[in-house]
Amino acid sequence: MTALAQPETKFTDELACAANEMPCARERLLAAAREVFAESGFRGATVRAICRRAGVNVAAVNYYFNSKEALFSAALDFTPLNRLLDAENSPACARARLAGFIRELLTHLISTRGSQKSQLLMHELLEPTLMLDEIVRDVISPLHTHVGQLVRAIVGPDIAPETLRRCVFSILGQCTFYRHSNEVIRRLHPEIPFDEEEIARTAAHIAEFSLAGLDRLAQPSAGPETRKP
Amino acid sequence: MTALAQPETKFTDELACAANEMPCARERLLAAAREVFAESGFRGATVRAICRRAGVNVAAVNYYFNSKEALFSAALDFTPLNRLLDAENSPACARARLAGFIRELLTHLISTRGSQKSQLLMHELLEPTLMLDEIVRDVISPLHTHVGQLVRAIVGPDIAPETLRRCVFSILGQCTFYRHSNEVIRRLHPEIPFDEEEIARTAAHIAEFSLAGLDRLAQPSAGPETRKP
DNA sequence: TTGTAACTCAAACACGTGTTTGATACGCTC
DNA sequence: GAGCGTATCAAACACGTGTTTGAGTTACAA
Repeated sequence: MTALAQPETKFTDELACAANEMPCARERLLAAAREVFAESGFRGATVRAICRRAGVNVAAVNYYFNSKEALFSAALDFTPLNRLLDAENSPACARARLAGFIRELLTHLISTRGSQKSQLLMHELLEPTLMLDEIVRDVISPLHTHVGQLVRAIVGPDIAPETLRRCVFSILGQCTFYRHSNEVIRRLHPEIPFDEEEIARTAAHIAEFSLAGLDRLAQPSAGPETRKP
Repeated sequence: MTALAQPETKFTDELACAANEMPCARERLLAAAREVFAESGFRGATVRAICRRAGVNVAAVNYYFNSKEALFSAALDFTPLNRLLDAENSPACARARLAGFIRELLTHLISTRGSQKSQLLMHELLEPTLMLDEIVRDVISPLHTHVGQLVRAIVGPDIAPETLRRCVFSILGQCTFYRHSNEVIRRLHPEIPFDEEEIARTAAHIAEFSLAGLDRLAQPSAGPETRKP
């Protein structure tokens, strides 16, 4: 009833809160929400689990955000992954830039830090909320566009749009496989360490594998369906 | 209390049930469970939703299966995807067999029929239950082994195990991308029809793209990192 | 007809969920 | 100190969950 007027007058300035030594309840709530939502998705996450991790009372969620859904929206910070995109100013050639992008993306997908976002994305892929549209628009779409530009720079401007799109999917699919099928890989090959060196080797393989595919598309040779050994 | 002794004496012979014109409650329950579990995963699925779709009372689940979890186990029929593997007797060469496999897998992943299993697998990848170990052992592992044999037949027996493994991941990753990122693709490219012809074209692209990668691995040329345009 | 077993059902149970409430403590101005 | 807004809390609320119960119905044999 009277809940609508509450949150506006409470803590509009987050800097005043962050100035304290220990983060205030609202900030701890946001941090905990990011963790729990990434682990369990929107439906699977419970406000009690979030509040327990934040060390606040259950009522704090509705006190600061009015609802679990509003907390979900407020907790997401889907700023574009600029670190993956700012290679445009890089002087390297397109082939090297693609290899670097693959390595950065793979690191982001596998590392425990960046995996928080991609973990949440996986939940959204299975049970989309309204948030998915925003994620696709602000994060995923720039990624696809960037890879598409790299592919076009490598194979030439005459590539058909469908072919370009499929090449982007092929490259991104190889990378995202290591996150989506992570539980499968760990069961099939428990010996893989997935440390920094393994990630680098894997990224190098994906880059080499993909550049070979792009090179074959670049040369207008005979169709592959009729190829015989 | 007395529930343990019940289900053994009830309906051990499913054929007697299937002989009727309309499937009995137990069979309808299993069919509905397969649908709802695939849509929502184990946690997201509710016994009331399953029973509503099956047209039976809520008590039927515990009457026939003792628990929601037992219904989950009974509903899963993860027989190996033999249709994807029986190409071993096929006389075609390894390259053509790989292309055929990719097309079959892609059809299975995208088609609404086969997607029931892969949809459930996606839920298991996010929130693994004990069922995932069984799925990996009986379904996923044979798939990886089969692709590994095809890759080895194409690039030769001298390929390093890590390289072989990464090639398998690259091929499967390109295919599974169309399922895992289905919601992203539909938002980025709503114009794609994904009918039979589109699937065939996509499969042909993945096969060509992958064969180019395998061919480059087969020829022990210079490393790709030092390549310049 | 009677008895027995399999089956079905509405209702209830115990518990977890998001949300609300009323009270209490803190920090501030007057 | 009085007054007031902010913040925190335990407790309760309404509802959805898996599960159980006890009565009712059906089918078939004695």
